[in-house]
Amino acid sequence: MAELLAGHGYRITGPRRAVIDAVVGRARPFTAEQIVAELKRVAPELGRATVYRTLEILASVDVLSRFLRADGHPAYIVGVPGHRHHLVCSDCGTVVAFTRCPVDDLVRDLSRDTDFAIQGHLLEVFGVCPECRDEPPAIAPS
Amino acid sequence: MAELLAGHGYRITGPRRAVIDAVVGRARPFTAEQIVAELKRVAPELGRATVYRTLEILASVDVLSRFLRADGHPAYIVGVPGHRHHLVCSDCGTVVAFTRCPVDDLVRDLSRDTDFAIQGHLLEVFGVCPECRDEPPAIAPS
DNA sequence: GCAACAATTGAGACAGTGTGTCAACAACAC
DNA sequence: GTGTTGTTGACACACTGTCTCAATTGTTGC
Repeated sequence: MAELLAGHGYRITGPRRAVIDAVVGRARPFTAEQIVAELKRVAPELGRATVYRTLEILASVDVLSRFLRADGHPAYIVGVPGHRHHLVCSDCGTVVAFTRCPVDDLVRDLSRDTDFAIQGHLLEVFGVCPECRDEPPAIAPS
Repeated sequence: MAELLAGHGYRITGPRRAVIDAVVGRARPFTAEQIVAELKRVAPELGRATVYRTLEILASVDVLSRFLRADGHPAYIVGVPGHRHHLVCSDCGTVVAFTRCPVDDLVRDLSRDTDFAIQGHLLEVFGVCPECRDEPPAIAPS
């Protein structure tokens, strides 16, 4: 991952390694602030801005991808570069990426009907994953 | 619009009227902060929290609908209740709502393939409207 | 019209998620 | 080892809200 940064002309620094270490191997999505909090424990001198900047860089080189959670807050997940969308579990945060994009046809039609020059779109699907669905809720419904 | 509020058991108050006045008749989307700024001029005593609360109430009774702009920030637009999506001009902010939702098929397939219990989705399309496209940019490209 | 009640308000503190600045530092090329 | 320049950490600031709480106001019943 570090080499990938170097390949893009970014320097390999201690703080960046720390962020990469904190991020690599995560299957679940995470927010920038989660990484900040975690690194505060192992490397208290590491600044908040550095974490934000590094995550941004990692996303820009497609090591991470950024997406919106159900509450509208941004989060990151390792991998899944390219044109993908996400199916996000509202309960545990598990993300399933999918490449099938049903918007293409729609975009063509919208473009024709409205004469807009379509630039992009945002599609996120929210639901509850099988694990969370099977688990009984912490507080039993009355 | 005020009667609609009353119909839902909300009181018709001065501040709420002011917010409704500021909002009604707008064809373009607006952010809560825009309304706050505008009302600051005509009714400086009106609080920020009140504007946020009132917009939220108006959205809850389907007088407004809330959506995300291209930059991820929330905005409101008058009307368009129900299941709609938005095509947003990244330049002037014009919104075109559309009801056609290509996600239904996808949701069914995703649900089958991933075993998620799909709850909802977020779809916004971004582009440049014909007016903005025809206008020469303020700073000529070099 | 008036009083009582409860909803609503305004002010301001606080939170989450970033961005911008700037002097000090450190990675890298030589 | 040195010089250059990208990077860092600290911190201020911005935006978009949410929350609290005493004061105010709309509404209802008389």
